Amino acid sequence: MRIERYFDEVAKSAIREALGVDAPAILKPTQDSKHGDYQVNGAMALGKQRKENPRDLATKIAAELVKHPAVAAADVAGPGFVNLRLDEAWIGAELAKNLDDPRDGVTPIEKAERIVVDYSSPNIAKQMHVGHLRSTILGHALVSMLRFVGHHVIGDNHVGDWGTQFGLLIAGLRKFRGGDASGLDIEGLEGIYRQASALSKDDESFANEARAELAKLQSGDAQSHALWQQFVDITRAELDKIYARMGVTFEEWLGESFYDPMLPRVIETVTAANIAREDQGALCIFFHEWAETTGTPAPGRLAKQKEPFIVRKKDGAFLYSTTDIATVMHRHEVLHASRAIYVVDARQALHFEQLFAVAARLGFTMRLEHVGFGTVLDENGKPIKTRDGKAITLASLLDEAEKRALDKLAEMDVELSEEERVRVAKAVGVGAVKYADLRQNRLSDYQFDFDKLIEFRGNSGPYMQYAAARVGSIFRKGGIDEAGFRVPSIALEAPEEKVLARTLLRFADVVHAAAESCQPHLLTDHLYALSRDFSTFIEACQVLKSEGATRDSRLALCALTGRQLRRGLVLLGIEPVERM
RNA sequence: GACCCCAUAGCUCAGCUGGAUAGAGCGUCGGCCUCCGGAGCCGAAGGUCGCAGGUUCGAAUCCUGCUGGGGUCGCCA
Repeated sequence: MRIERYFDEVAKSAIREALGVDAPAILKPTQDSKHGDYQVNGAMALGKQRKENPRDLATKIAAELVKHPAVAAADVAGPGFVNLRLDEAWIGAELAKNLDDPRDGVTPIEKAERIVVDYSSPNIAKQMHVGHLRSTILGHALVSMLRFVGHHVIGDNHVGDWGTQFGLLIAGLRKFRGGDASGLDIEGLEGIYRQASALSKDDESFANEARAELAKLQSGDAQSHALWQQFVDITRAELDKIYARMGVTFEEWLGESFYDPMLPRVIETVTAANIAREDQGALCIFFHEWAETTGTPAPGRLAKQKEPFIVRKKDGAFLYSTTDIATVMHRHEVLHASRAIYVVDARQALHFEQLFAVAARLGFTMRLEHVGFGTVLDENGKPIKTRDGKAITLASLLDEAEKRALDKLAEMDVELSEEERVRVAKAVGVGAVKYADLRQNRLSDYQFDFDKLIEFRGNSGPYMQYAAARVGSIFRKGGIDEAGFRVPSIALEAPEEKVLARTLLRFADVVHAAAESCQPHLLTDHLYALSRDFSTFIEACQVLKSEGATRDSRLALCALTGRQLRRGLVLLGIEPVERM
């Protein structure tokens, strides 16, 4: 059950009973446990509104609240806070229910939406690099969280498989390899692109060849298309390897090329809607003129935006703006999505504001969200690069993470076979990279530091995996079936038990909040609090050596902790391990 | 030039639609291995929340201005 949401309702009806009005309860978890578990702050706002003493109102609300069986105490404090303390037996019973719940207490959302999550989006003929890291990790975590809370989610890899680079690639392939792509791998493709790109800068005839090749490809020439297909296949093979290592999957791979046939229609639609006009040969949408053409000003800051949103270049070619409009059309009309989430670098915020404004104007009534994220920086706060200034490939980054995890595991004296150790090292290494990214507010730039990442202490992926493994270890040691463990209720006696229980109680609220706000760090925060509270608990309270109801209750707390940790890790795209 | 984002402990970062004494990790200092996994636990020190105003019962949070840093803005994506 979503406890916070539930008590917010409880408090709201208490206000209605006590004061005869419908007013927001403003219920929040208290920051300090000496103020109880939750505080109801609505009385203060109400007091001002009705010009009455907020403490008097709070007293009436408290008198009503205390009648609820889950509420052990409701006290008025300060200027008009109502502090709620939950009943221990109620908490214990509520948690015990979750032991038998395959969803770990996370009730599904009432109104499921059809959501497209657009993430990762690598380019053809290029290796994935750190620039793709956050989109891939975040996007995948969002997909699993949104799906778990009950939405119908379509993960879509909007691959960069169309555009000017293919003219260069095909021309380059002809020039340097006689048009033969056999035996090429991704690095070979990158090499050709680099050479071709360099050559085109000072060889005008070659640049013309490249343009001609692009024109041929885009006009549907069969031979060009076959070459293009080979580039796509070579890249795809490489991408599949990386995604397999990262445990990332997609429902759709609708790249830019997929939308190419729709582009003329985009132009027609935009023109028909009377929001575009030609300027200097290009077809442009000017937002600062919107009031004149549409009757209403452009939303937000766009009203002042003098630079155009260009949908067709002066040479007649289309741009990513055009493709992106087509993408919205397809998601709306064919995929029937009511919502689309773009997991893309925050620097593209303006582009998405423009795109969304256009989409709304064209009548695509779906919720469009840009879930932006900051740049990956090195230890010195500069955008991360290799020594020679190139982008670090994702493959090399994962190699390093796994290697460091393996070294670390070798130091520990956990009985693992060689084979197991390698497998665990992969889960721990990749998990560390993912967790380090997800634990941070996605909008801040993210300082990537291998030494910290692999430290494996504190708020890190490995620590979470470690805590989960310890839970399993307790059940193994006691010869108890963890998955099948059930108790009718949980008795909370020791202070460490009470603290842990309250953290466990928050899970459903946290998962929903993280999913709805697209902020996985809310979930990592919870997992970290949970593993800390768990460590404190097992340090203070003997589990296996205790007896009777106490032992059962403690085992139940362990089982719940294990489930939330594993569930949380899986939702984040991190693989839990049995031993490490 | 316009617009956007950021500024919180030595470092890296949380701080939800305004709520009580601003929180973590790392680092520092001091404790805890006859005890279910020490990748751990307990405790301590450490902050004029960039600056100045304003809004109000109450501001790190909202508004305005300023300073400092980053970013974006016609034919790349």
